[in-house]
Amino acid sequence: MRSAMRIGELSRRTGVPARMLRYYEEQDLLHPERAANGYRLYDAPAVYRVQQIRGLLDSGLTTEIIRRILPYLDQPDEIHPHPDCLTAEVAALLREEAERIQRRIDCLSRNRDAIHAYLAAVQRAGAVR
Amino acid sequence: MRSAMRIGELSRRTGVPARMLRYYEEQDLLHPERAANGYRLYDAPAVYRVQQIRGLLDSGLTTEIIRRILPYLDQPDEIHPHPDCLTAEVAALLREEAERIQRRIDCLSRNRDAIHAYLAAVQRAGAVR
DNA sequence: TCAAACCTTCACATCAATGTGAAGGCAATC
DNA sequence: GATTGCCTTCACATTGATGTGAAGGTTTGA
Repeated sequence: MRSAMRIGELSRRTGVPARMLRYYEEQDLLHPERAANGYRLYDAPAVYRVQQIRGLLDSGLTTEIIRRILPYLDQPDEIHPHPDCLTAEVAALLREEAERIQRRIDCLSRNRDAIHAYLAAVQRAGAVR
Repeated sequence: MRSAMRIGELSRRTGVPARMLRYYEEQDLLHPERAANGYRLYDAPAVYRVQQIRGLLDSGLTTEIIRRILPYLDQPDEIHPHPDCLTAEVAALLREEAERIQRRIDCLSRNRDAIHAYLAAVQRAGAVR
């Protein structure tokens, strides 16, 4: 097994304070191995996973929601964890969460557009100096 | 002047607790008139404005950022508040914020897609019961 | 005129995410 | 083998967004 890193390196690679990586673990978002001496050991995909978590947190999702949907977000659309154990309730929950996310996207898109429209209008007026 | 409402009605119309409407005012996001007796008086567009604020807060923006960009998000692309007073710094700030918003959108879109892909895969497998 | 429903300010509590520091063990290097 | 840097846990502080309640004035309608 190669490419295991400790918390410091993961922190450097992701820009996320080690303190937060421990917090995410406490929140059940990360599950690093442990070395014989108790040090946390992360595998390479953890980098991606942390970025994922950061992005979702920054986008206003709570750790609780992230914990719920994270298991279903693992890249490889191939290997799901037993899709047969997916109850109708979980499916409904995922659909609901996808909708909530969509609402956020719509809201942010509208505002991005408004900002761009404003900037364009100003520029057209040649008013920026 | 017609259609001024007090905080209770605005709260009912938006679903936002009165407590929060006062908080948004404290944060300089709302600026209601005051009646002779000190009651807050909101005009009709306040409903839209509050929804705007809620959406942005839910999407992970802070009141501080919202305060900064809100003035430039007022619907009518016509009547900007003196676009000539827009300094290059403010324009840069807006562009930056639009970019941050775009990053959030990208992140959320990816995850929405992942959820949908998962649901589709599960459904294809006929695994939901 | 009284009650109920509304409003005001002030203050303290909570919750999630994050910062920070102490006290101590482990690892590599000189 | 001592210094330096990284790691551990524990614990308390802070910040932003909220909840909640007290104490008191206002509006409305029976």
